[in-house]
Amino acid sequence: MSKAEQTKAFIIEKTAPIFNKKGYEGTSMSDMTTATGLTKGSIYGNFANKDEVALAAFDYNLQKVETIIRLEMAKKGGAKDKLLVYIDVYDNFLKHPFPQGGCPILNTATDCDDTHPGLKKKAASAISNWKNKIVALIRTGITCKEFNKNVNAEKVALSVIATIEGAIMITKLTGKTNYHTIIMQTLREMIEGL
Amino acid sequence: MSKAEQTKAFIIEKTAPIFNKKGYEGTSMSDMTTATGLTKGSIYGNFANKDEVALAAFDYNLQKVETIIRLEMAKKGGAKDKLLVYIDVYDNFLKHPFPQGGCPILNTATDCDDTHPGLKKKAASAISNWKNKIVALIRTGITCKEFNKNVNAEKVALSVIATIEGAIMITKLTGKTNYHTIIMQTLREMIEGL
DNA sequence: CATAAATAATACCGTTTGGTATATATTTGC
DNA sequence: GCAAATATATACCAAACGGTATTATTTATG
Repeated sequence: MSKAEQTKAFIIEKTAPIFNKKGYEGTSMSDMTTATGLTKGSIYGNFANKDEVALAAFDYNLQKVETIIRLEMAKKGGAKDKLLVYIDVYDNFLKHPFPQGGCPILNTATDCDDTHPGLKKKAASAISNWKNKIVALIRTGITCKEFNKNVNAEKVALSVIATIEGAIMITKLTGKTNYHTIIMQTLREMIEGL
Repeated sequence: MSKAEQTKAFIIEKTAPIFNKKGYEGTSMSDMTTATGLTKGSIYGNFANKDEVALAAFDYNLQKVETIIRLEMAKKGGAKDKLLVYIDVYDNFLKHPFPQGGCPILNTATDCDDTHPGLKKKAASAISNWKNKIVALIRTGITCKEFNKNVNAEKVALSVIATIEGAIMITKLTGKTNYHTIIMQTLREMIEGL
């Protein structure tokens, strides 16, 4: 890895939590220079503009979540257990190396849906991929006779995602971590009932 | 209503959608002057600072939602039907005079949870009130034998709120309104099963 | 070891930010 | 209808914004 690539990765690593917490407009160049210890000139030597850093930071944050999920899922065998990984990980996302500021999809979605088309698109495709993964998981669960064959995979997938994201929002807002656990219990029962 | 009160209300009315769409940091004074047609001096003659406008705008947006809910609920008799009003209203919030930019609680929550304590507090208490209302509704439903007596009211309340908010996020992000309908179907079944 | 290429720091650009003191209209009560 | 009070506009402030051209410093290579 060249020096430039190192610095680029360093900048992303240091600014990603800020973008996730403060949002795109809320994160300033000076936030980025103090976080990295670099100067503006140095950052603009590695990125064309603030946008590029923000987009890379989103990818970084998203990948962090996806890596946790992938690692935990590899430990499980059945479709149901794999599905429950989502609930487990998001239930104690303080235990895992989760991005600071919570779920990057949720943050970016509400931050950028009316303002930043580029980031919005990235968040949208993240949701879409997530949905497709759950749908595929449920389909294999059906063929393995783990789930009932007339389960509506897309409906379950969308409901699971919506509930997880809503739960994160509520928990971060109220500070009551048990709220999260309670909501995740509803999801667990839903999945057990498939 | 005095002239000052009128202008104050006018400023809130015109800036509330912007705050809901762009967030606190994302909304600038010049956004506010162009939206109102007033000058900065005029706005600062009616409000101490940007914060005060933002807080008032949040209240305005929230009240807009609560008014719709209250009006629709007044038409219904049973606890179950009253509960379903939340789903109905949020399912076709394009039909109702819903705040531009979507649910103000969700927007403010993700926008301000790491940055603006004042707005965060307002959003948090909005969630808390919402939860309490649903809990009370379920409790009366239980005493009226409309719901099973061992229904966990708080769990249902939190799950309903989380799912609704998550659904809004997904729908606004992907642009697929049928996603919302699908998720709301899950909630309807949940409520029917109480 | 010198030189060229790559990388980072400096100093600056015009613009916009939130905010304010002051002057000018405009309502309001009498 | 005329003051007094209130409400709006004007003109300005320092600071921060995103961004850039230029200079200084590393780093790799012949």
